[in-house]
Amino acid sequence: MPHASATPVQEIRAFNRFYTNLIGALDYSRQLYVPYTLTEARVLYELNHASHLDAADLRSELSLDAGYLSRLLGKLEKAGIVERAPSARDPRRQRITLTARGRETAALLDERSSEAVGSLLSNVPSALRPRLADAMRTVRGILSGGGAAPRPRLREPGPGDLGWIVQRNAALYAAEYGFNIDYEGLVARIVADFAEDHDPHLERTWIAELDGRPVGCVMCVRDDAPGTARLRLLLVEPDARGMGIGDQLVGACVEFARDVGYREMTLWTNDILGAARAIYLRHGFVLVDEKPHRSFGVDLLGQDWQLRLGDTP
Amino acid sequence: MPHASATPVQEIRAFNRFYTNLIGALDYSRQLYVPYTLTEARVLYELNHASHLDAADLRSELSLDAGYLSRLLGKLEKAGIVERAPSARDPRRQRITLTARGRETAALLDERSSEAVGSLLSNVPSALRPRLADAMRTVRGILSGGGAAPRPRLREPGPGDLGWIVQRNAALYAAEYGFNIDYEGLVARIVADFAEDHDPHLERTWIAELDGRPVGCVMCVRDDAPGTARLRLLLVEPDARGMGIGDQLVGACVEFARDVGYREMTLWTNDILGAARAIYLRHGFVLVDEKPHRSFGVDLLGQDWQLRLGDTP
DNA sequence: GGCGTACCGTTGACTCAGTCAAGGGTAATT
DNA sequence: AATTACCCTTGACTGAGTCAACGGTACGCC
Repeated sequence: MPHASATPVQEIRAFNRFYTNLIGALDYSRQLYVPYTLTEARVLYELNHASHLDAADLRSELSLDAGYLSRLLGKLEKAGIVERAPSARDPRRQRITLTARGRETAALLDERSSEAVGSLLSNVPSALRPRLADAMRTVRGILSGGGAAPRPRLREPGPGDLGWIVQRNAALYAAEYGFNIDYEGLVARIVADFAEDHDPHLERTWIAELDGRPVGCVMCVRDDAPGTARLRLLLVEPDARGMGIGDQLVGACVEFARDVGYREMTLWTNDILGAARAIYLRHGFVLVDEKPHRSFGVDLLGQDWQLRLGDTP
Repeated sequence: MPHASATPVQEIRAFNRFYTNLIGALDYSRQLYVPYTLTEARVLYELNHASHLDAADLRSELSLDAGYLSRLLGKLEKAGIVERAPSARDPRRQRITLTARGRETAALLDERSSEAVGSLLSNVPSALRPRLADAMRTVRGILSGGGAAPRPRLREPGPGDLGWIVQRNAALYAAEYGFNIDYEGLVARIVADFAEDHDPHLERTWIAELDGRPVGCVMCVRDDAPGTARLRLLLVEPDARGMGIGDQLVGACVEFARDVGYREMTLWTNDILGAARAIYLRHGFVLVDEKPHRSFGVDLLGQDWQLRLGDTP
């Protein structure tokens, strides 16, 4: 039912409406919290997953009114679910602990909630469940501000990653520069050559991964000229740029080439790829040749770059 | 911050907690609805996006208490925001219409809400916004039960789709049957050949699309034998199986081959691909040869299938 | 035609989650 | 020592939402 064309704002608002309805239905239809209230359940959840907190923590965490929380805790205490004691460090504060009975009820509520979600999930074909969980993780990750800038890491390609290289190269350069299907063919050919026959000691591909998602790649293969390595297919996803991933990839590539004994590294690129040029420069490549050509349906200025590997051992 | 390892149920619950907090903060911090209530705002929204509804519709749509809604509408009527009139078709029902003034206030609330979402979004790097919207659409689409089973449609590949074919073939067959990188190379080679040089009148590729996402593919190319077409790379995503997409793809392929004058169609597959075999059988292919081989790191039983295209004109 | 059932909206009575403001106590800052 | 700021509590209140009873009309069935 959701339409494909919408601005992010519209999409988010539609999602909000949808989700308020859903949560309402989920909470209400089954009596999820009886004999407690939603807020009490939230408090119990927090307590159960942090063993002991100060009342002030609860207040700020769940953004509750101080008076409301005070009364609420009083009620829970009378029911034998929590215990209140002045904090050791600051007598103004109050340390809240779940009693054994409190942990029981928290577990009960937990289970009920899991059940409700489970029955919601039972209407979802099991093949779609991983996609659902994945999408939710994405939303949460993005909206909670990515939390502490995850580090990208490099790894060797797994099944499908070479295909990913083809897909992203083709899609991005088509979108950004209007490259046609010839480019996709070229990349597929390079990747096929690599997959079918490469010397793992002298040729290698790296995938840059961020949050478990591939966001970049580079390949190092033998060049026709003896003692020379060729860097190919450097790519970083637009939404992962500016994090030094390109540098990391080229760095790994150059280091590898030097380690395994290449004396020189070469690469071919086009002048329109400005960000890439900056990276090559930073790693010591020098422009040795430049000539115009028409490829992939557009007019381009091709460039050959070189890096001597012996110089800085 | 979200962890990668969690069951769908855990993931959904975490998401629910997260999103209730978020919505709470969003609604409350800015005074989104004053001088109306959340429920009134929801009612106004519904009315504004459907021009006129019966009260009963509102009740079921937003799952409101009848008495509550009645009073609520009374208040809105007194404020000159809605008009109530008995429905023409059924005097029991009540038709609710927004007045001009009502449309104004609805627009105002709308704008405020958009603003709030916009300011939320301003904390999200713009490169991530499309991904966010996308993930939300996915969640909504999956949870709302796909609403009226969207029809898959076939189209020609766009930029990146050939790469997608490589990626999914490699990833799926690696996961399901343990195929190694040789298979990815083979697919990349096939795709490269197609991209670099194919006769659009005699060779074609189809992508099956569902909800704007590619979920399947097939390719028709010329075979070495004269007058013969070869079907290759048939694939349907696991979560889109059982919807007849494979049939649709093979059907398109066969029809195309027949239309452009091939007299025969052939294909090579392996016996472990049971679902595919059923599809080929349904389209009239017959098994003409079978021989064991070792490829892609596993022992397989290869099969040649054929279909005469002249028979059923 | 008439009866029972079911849905429509209205109204009264109520509950109870959540808010606001005032106040007493201690910590931190000066 | 005084000011400020935070902690919790308590009283008083609001108002969103619920429940039950009721009069009215449609619809199915004999």
